[in-house]
Amino acid sequence: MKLFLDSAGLGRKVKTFRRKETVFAQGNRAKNVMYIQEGGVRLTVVNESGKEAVVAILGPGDFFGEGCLAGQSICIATATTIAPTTVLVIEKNEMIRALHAEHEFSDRFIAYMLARNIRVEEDLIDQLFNSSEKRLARTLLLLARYGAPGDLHQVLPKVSQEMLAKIIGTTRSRVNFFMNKFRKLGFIKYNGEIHVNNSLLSVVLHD
Amino acid sequence: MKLFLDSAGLGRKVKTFRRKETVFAQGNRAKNVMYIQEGGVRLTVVNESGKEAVVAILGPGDFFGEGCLAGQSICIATATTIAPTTVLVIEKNEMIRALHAEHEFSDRFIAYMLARNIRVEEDLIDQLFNSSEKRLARTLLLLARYGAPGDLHQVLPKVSQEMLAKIIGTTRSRVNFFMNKFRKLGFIKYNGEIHVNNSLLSVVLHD
DNA sequence: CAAAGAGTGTGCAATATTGAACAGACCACG
DNA sequence: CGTGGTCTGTTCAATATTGCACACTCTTTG
Repeated sequence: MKLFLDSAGLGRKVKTFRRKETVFAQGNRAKNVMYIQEGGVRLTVVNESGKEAVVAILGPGDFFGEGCLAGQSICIATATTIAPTTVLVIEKNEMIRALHAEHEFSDRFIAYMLARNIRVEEDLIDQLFNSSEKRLARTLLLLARYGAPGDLHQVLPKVSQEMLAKIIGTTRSRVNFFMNKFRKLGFIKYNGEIHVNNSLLSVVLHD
Repeated sequence: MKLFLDSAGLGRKVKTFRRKETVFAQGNRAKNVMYIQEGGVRLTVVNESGKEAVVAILGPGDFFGEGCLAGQSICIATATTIAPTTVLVIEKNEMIRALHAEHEFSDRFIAYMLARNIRVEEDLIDQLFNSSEKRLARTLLLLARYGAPGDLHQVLPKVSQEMLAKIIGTTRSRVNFFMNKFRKLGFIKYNGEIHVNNSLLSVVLHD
């Protein structure tokens, strides 16, 4: 990918962040598209009433902030790094130009958007269908694969129950309840790191 | 848009459907991208356990079935017309070629995907944050705008409570309960057609 | 070391939600 | 005209979920 970005003249503005830094905040003026080279980012949204939800967890090769291309003038989400991270900052008009002019680049971006769309739709379907128990199981499985060996994503599953609650859209109460249940059943283990056993799949698959 | 489609050599295969016909079904082999010229389509997914959910309601200018471009070989959803409908059928490889070769066309498609992504993310956020009462209110408001005068979408809000339940991901019980509540409060009226008053907004906005 | 902060385990009452049932209204159609 | 189908109004008990509270363990930090 770096090749395309460079040849498209986009490989210039790079920013680095430490863990837990804010790349942009909900309400900021939306001017740039970001591309993650290394590390990872969490997108969160807060309610009028202060409730917080995690919309996405992204890693190397993912774009974010692309909403500005569709005319969104203000960031709907807050982007926070979940590991030391380097991102490519692509100015909106630069991005539009590149998408129009560079075939390979726009092909890649379309592929990315399609994949991203599928993922968000899966998340939505998950919410529409499943109980919080199943959603937690699915999220754990996905996060486990995310940090899997052989995967480029080096983002470790350093996730608190609080954070899990915000990802699946429920309360810590509930998450704690199921985490203990899963542990008692031998589906997961944890002391600081969470170890997910494949048997957890049975929770997702069971009717 | 028709211009681009024609000049891209895509304006040839057209299919027409009556109301409540199936364009493609969940599990079918995914080979084509569809483009709605007239009418409307509802995308639904069914569970292993037979529960059904409405993932999207689309109108003129919308694409669907684009998942096959991202390598999905099988349709995840069922597409059903909700009005007399004409769609353009674009064979997958044709689509890929056109996206690569025709600048204007790929620009349009990217814009569409960005917009669609935002909408699905909004739906997801809605699910993560809000109670079924708020979700119902939001859905009613969106559907009302959908069939608004001056809008090209001519799809009338002929929606049963059952269907509303499948859109917001709850039971008819719940929908009925809130529909009556909204009616008593003067937010909506209905006998066969549903009339939505702007005051319904208060439900969505109130914390 | 002591204090503060973050994360977890637990319990519980107040609500929200499901799932199922049944009756009545309305419409299309033979 | 009657029949079947679809949709609504209404109930209710069984569950699921929230929202809080408090104690306990760590880790960090002054």
